[in-house]
Order: sequence, then structure tokens, then C-alpha cells
Amino acid sequence: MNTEEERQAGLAMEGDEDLAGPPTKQELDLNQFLPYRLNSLADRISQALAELYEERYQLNIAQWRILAWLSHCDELTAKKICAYTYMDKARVSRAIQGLEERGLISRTPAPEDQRQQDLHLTAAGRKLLTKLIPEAQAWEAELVATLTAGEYRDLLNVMRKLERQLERIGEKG
Amino acid sequence: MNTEEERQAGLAMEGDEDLAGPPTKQELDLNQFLPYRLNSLADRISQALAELYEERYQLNIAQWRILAWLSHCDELTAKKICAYTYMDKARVSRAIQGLEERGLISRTPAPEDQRQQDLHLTAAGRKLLTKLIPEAQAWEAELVATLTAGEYRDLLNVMRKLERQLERIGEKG
DNA sequence: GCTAGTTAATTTCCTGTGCAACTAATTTTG
DNA sequence: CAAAATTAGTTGCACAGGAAATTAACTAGC
Repeated sequence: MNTEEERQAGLAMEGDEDLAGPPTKQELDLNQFLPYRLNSLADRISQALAELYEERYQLNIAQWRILAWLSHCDELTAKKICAYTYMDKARVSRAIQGLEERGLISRTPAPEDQRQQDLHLTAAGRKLLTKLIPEAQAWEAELVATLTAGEYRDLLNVMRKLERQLERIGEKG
Repeated sequence: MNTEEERQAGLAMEGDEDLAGPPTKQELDLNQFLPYRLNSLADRISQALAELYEERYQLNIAQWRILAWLSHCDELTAKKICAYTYMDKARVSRAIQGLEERGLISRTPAPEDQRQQDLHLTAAGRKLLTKLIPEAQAWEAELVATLTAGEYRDLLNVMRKLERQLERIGEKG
């Protein structure tokens, strides 16, 4: 009922006029502005997917990311997770806390350095991922269903380029 | 000093082995998982750019988006902004409040419907954008500097596809 | 071996934002 | 035309998350 209007409003304006090239006047078409478009799209994807693990598994995004990394690496510390995911360490700390309380991961002080703690999936955590991961992959598959294999590959490549460039910019500015 | 380690940690693991195709085992490589990669990239871009207008113009993202839309459309209501940007109406409401207090926009009750209010840039708002927009565009230009024209165009096309698919998924699930 | 500095992780404080309840204006229905 | 339903925008509340202070474990310098 309420979706109708918003649906078409989404990208309705800005039909086709001045298709390419950034405007030079003192106006900015956000729909042609990559940072905005990218963020808007990513937010919507992230939020839609978040419902999958929020509603059905009571996991927030940070927790889900940590679980996914653990499924992949099997031994991590909070520090490493911060570095890999670019998440704030406070956020990571709280996510870990929640996961441990629910018995999905275990943490034991690292033998070589008592400050850090080794993180591991528990049996329960592994079991949960056994259900969750295929669902997430199915959801992704549906999302990219309209892309050709080439488009998908190119997309990842371009994203990698942007990531690298982002670091280059960060070094200077 | 501190960047060194994190820099290379970013995508260091997962070098080249099993380059393509999603894994079928019970593990998930987040670096191959589009929703994660996209969100991570978009977040970093957004946050980096946010500093541009936070530090130098005291604008948060919501405010900046509204200004940009106003530079483009010149007459809007909060409702429309919500529809265009997918932002929550409370967020939009507060952003508008801040912009008005700073004299960057004006709002007048719409003659045909007293509930809604027409939003306009003030002279001050327009002046601020005169400085800000070129900076934002320059920043974007630097970000995409390593992309070819074709890659840039394809990227936007693929994003449009994803947006449309996202709506299709949303209708069902 | 003790002091100063560093580092991993936690905690505190505070801001921004989503949700839901609300207000006020408008439209619809009977 | 009055009552009910809808709609634009605001506000209260709770919570997530970032910055900075804090704690605890380690390292370096003397």
C-alpha cells in the first residue's frame, strides 16, 4: 500500500537528461555521485540481509561478521578482527562478549601473551553457521541473480581497485 | 606508525587460492561475499568523505545529502527526501532542523497542504555548497581515478541492477 | 629489577538514529 | 457535516557504536 509511491520515487527523477559526465554547475546530482550511490545501495543490502540473522538468529552485523571470519580462520584475536573488518574495537569487544555469553564462541587467554585472547567457534557456534551460511549464500545468489558471471567478476575487481585507491588517498589526506 | 600493520592486514589473507566461485563447505569467506564487501567498502568511503564535511563544514551525512538534493531539485519536502534517500523520517526531520537553525535552508508551510513544508536553500546555503560541492567532486574524482571510463559506467550499471533486484527481493520476502 | 612506555581489550561517556507514539492537518466515509 | 482514517512531520525512548579514558599485560631502557 505504502510502497507504491516510494518505489517509483526512488530513482524516478533524473530520467535521462545529461546522462554522463559530472555536472559542472553548482549542483550535485547525488544519483551520479558514487560515494552516495554506493553507500545507499550497500546500506539497503546490509539492512535487508541483517534481518536474516537478526530476526532468526539474534545476531547483529558485527557478531555475524566475527562468526564468519571464525568459520574461515578458526583462530583469531579481537585485534585481528578489527584489522580485517575495519570495525571499531569497542564494537568488536561487545560483539565478542555477546557471542561468548550465548556460547557460540570461546575465548581463552593466549599463552604467549595474556592480554590477547584466542577466539574459537564452539560446537554450538559451528552448528549455527551450518544453518546460517547456506541461507546467506542463497540470499546473495538471489541478489546477484541478474548479473552475468562477467559482471559479477568485474564488480569485485572494480571494488578491489576502489579499496586500493581509498588507501592511497588515506595515506596522503 | 600504526597504519603499517593494519594496511596489509586488510586483504592480506586469502591471497590467491580459490579465486572464483563461492565455497560450498561450511565456511564463508567474507572477502568473496558481496554484501559484506560492498558494505565494508561503502562504509569506508562514506566515512572518509564524511570527514570532509564534518570537520570543515560541521555537516553530518544526512544534512549533506539534503543539501545536495536541494541543490538539485530546489523545492522539496521532508517526505520526498525520505523517499529519495531511504533515510528515516526522524533522521530527516532532525537534519532539517539543524540546517534551518544554521540558516542554510528555509522552510515554509506548503500553501496547498499545511502539514508539509517546502524546503529551499538560503543564500548562505547556496554559498556553502559553492565551496563544498567542488571539493566533494574532486574527492570522488580522485577515488575513481584508477577506473577507466568503461569501468565507471559499468559499475553504475551493475549497481542499478542490484538496486532493482533488491526491490524485487523485498517484495517477496 | 624497576620505571616508563606500549599494546590488547574493556568500559565510560556521548552522539546519532531507528522505532513507535504522538500532534496537527487533510481526506474519506457514512 | 461529523467521525474515522490517513498523512507529514515531530518527539520520546532505547540502543548501537565511536572517541577517549581505563585496566591489565607486556617490552625497553637504565
